[in-house]
Amino acid sequence: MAESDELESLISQGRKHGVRKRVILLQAARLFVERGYADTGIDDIGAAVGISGPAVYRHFPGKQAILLALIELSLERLQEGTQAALANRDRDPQEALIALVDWFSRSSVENRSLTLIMQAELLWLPEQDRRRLNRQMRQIREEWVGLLIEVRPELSDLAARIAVTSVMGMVTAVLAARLSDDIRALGVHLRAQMLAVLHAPAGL
Amino acid sequence: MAESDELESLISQGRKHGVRKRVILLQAARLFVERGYADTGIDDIGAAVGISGPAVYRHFPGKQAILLALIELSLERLQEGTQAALANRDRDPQEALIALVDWFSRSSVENRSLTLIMQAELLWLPEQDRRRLNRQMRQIREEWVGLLIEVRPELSDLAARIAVTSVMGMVTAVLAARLSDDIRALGVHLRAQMLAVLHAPAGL
DNA sequence: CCAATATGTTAACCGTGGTTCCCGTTTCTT
DNA sequence: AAGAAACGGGAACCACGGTTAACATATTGG
Repeated sequence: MAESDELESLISQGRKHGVRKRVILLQAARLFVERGYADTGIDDIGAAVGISGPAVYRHFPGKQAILLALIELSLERLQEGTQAALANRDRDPQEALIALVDWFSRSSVENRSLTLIMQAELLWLPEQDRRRLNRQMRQIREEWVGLLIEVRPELSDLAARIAVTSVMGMVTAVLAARLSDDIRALGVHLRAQMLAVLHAPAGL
Repeated sequence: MAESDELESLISQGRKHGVRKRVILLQAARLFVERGYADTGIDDIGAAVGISGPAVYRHFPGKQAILLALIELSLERLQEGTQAALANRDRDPQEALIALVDWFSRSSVENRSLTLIMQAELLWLPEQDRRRLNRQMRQIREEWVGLLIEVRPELSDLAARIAVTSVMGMVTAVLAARLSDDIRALGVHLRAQMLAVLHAPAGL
């Protein structure tokens, strides 16, 4: 069951009503990651669930809505995790940064599909949603940047932003590459490299 | 002229014949990066060049062919640069690795468009081309991995692959984020972070 | 000067795939 | 039991955009 990661939980806790909806999200996420959003047809999604084609419209107003739901789910998780890790920021910033890295490295590999979809398929959403989600994403990144600068005041804003962007991009690149099915190992390695980047001597 | 990077050179050295072809590549690359391949119409490409719509077919057999040409161009560059940096691998691996990082960090920011297109739009190519180019890409990555392991024999294969994948993903993430127009600064910062990842203590 | 070639233009074609329509069937409620 | 609501299937619709067709012009080489 290494294939179906986080979304498994979605189908377990289901009342009879809405369970189908969750399975659609699960299968759509899998297909989006495998073939990409554009190359996944509504018919494909239906077929993967056991119903066919337009029956999907009984549960979602359209293909974009499915993608939107998935990305919002993912962003929500990212937001909550970030807030949780930043809770004791005032007490010990250094500690908070490490907690953030710990959480992110683990959470990302555990939720591979959502992590990949969020950053790869955002452009398929209508202008308005895209803007909103991008803004939200940027805000989260800026929280990381703020924390990093607090820990390492010698860093310029640009240096800090590059570091944070690198860290996030690094994770998605490794997840996309399918280097191993051992998510435990992936998480540990990623954690070490994230810390290396965040503590790297400034290039300038 | 920070907008049109490497491909500028393509239009300068042109004989009368083929100059239009080069301009098409230049503009298509710009559009692909700005809007993505799927959201760039053949008409858009034509309009950007000053001709309109189907006239593009006088120079390329189709839209995919333009993308293919761009990616092959990019992969060619990557291959050549890698080979050059690995030339004196036998003499001093440590030195060769640093040379590779130096070259890659500089070359990537200088050729922003091609770098981004290569890794973001590969999936739009027909099965056959995609397979071939992915294989080529994997071979290049394996050369990096081999060199890294030679420098740091304590690393497992997986750790080395993760490190190399991270380094490449980090660069594209930073380029995609448009954090600064100062490509010099970007290159320097990226170089420092690449070295940090490649020399990070193994996580396992 | 006159094919032949290169390069454009506009209009039409057409495959694809998301979406809508219309009609059954099952399920839940009263 | 009956009607409503939820759910599903298959056919048709329709917009979009890559591609092709049909038709100019201009440049070039013999």
